[in-house]
Amino acid sequence: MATIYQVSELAGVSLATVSRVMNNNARVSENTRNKVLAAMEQLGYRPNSIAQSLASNRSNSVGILVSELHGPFYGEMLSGIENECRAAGKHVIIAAGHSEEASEKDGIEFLISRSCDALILHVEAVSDEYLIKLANGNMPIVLINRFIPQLADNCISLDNELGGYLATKQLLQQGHTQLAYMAGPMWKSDAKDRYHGHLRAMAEHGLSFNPALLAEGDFQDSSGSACMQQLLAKGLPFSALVCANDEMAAGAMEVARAHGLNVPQDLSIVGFDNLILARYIYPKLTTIDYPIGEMGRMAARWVLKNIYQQQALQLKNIFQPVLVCRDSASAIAAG
Amino acid sequence: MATIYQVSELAGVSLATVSRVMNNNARVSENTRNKVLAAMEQLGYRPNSIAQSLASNRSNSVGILVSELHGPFYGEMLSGIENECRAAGKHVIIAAGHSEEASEKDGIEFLISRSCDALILHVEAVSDEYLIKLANGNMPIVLINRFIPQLADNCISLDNELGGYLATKQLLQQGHTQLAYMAGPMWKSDAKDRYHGHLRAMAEHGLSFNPALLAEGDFQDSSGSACMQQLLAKGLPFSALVCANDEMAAGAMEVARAHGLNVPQDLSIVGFDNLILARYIYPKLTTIDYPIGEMGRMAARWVLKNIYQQQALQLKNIFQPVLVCRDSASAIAAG
DNA sequence: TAGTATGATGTAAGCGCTTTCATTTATAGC
DNA sequence: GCTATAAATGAAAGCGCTTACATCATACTA
Repeated sequence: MATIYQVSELAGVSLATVSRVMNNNARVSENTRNKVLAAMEQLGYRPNSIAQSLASNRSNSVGILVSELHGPFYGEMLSGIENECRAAGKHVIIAAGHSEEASEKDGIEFLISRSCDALILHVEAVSDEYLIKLANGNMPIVLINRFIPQLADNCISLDNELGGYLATKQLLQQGHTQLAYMAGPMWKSDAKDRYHGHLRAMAEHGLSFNPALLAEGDFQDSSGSACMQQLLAKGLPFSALVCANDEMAAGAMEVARAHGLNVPQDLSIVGFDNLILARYIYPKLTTIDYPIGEMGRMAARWVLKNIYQQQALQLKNIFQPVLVCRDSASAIAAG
Repeated sequence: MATIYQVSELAGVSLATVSRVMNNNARVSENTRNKVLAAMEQLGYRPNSIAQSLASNRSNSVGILVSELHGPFYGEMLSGIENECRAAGKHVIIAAGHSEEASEKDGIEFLISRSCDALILHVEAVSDEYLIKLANGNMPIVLINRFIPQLADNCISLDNELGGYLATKQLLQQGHTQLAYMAGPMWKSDAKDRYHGHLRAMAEHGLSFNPALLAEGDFQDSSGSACMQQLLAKGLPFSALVCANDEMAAGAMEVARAHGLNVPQDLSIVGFDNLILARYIYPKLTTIDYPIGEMGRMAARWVLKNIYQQQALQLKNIFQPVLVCRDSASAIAAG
């Protein structure tokens, strides 16, 4: 691989000049610039990004921590981030945190040791305090799907409360009055917020929430099935079910079907996230759209603007979810 | 951030010694080692990986090119790779190729300029010649889901032909004799191989393949729907359908249902890939398992063994697909 | 015409490590 | 106690860049 040395020699200029035309950050005469460009071309020169990083103290890489690399959710997010970063010539280094505190911290340490210029984090297990401390260090971070008041500017989040509200509201407007709620793990803020949204909608319609119709799962489809079993076992009537995410909704739907319940005739179900699978399950799932790809993109823009000085970019911190109507929820039967 | 210099000063030894204990690659006395370790601890020292890379000419990073970051398939693969690499202290740099030649080449260039120690590629549009040339340069590459005879050692692939064979065989054993085939884009080698497997199974059962019952899609679910429309429009009878992937199978199933066909009573369907969605669609899809996560893991091991000298690892180049029986295919009705 | 900006280019000092080679210190053999 | 040998450590030269700072033309100004 050719080095800057050979380029400078071939072009008959100094190292510094070659560096200048590469970064075009200082005035170089048209003539010289062309000589250098020609030499680069001729040698097939590619700057060594490692050396650039060491010398400039910027690695041009952004670290990303997601809970999992597989699964329907994070792919969209990564895709959004990568697209935006790549277009700006930055690259992404990825680690998985597996929703466990130790693993998340470990991943963050790993990314830091890799000299990332900034971190985009989707973390769940780590505490607010830890993140605040991290943000006060000299590693810039942006948080996806998490809102911490002290770090408001660094958070790209969804109004989960509104989502829970909208999901519930839809069913209420369709005439349902007996609703069950299948929550995510309540230690996760998104699960909690969605639940609160549900409660608000219920209250708004003058309905009191029956705690017996609440089940708490872990966002996996298997727990959706398990929770549905529990709910049915109680023998309490309900004509609609709000699930805190699509996967649990899918699990619940399966159990409902096994119990001879038709969806949506006997039971309306609404999910949350609008994963790909929402379009594949039968009947197609009515759900709340989570624009995670767009949010990833926005997190990348945050970094481009705040770290790489692309001032022109517009930022947006809080996203509003919208309802996506499909086939799994319908008006309550007239009789 | 503390540097190696400060550590050496605090420990009262030279730079070189500190470097030695970090890499523990040369004999350092127990005593000295402890002093150095203590100094590191005290300073919270973390080696600067950029500087390490520049000095050692190894970046400890492996570049990965996938077609897309989102979608159900690549996530599994990335997850497998990341897991394996991370455990070995290597990191992954990811780029997307979007199944287009220019974009794939661009991504490869990008990864090379990032000084990766090796590349793991899932490329579709780029030619064999290009890859052979690339492999003959000094960037080690490993190919996933692609077999090129001259690069056999660098290929981690699935026996797609066998998969196509198994899918078809299952239906034949269930008594079906009139089978339709929905292929992927024939310029992709996996699509072609699966199709060949289908033909082999048919021939083995003494059945001739009716070209009118072949439709070529593009691996997307929308094209699965479109192809199904075409097939049904011909008015030719068939009791079973082999789809070259799960997404097309899902699209086809939907159209079948819209036409009043019950799956599997009226029409048996088998897919290929065993994506997550195969478990979610209704009825659950009988399909061929594509162990893409495992293959990603293997590609990572290839790199660890060949590039990072972890000699102990066992490698495997060709994976055998297996049939996963679910509910979408059943024995042909007795009548 | 000397004096002074101003733009273009060169010089050289790092960035924080690894690694070769030289040097010092310990161990053993006699 | 003295040499031969091995083990531990240090000195210093890079790795390929960036970036003050210095230098040198050139073009204006008065």
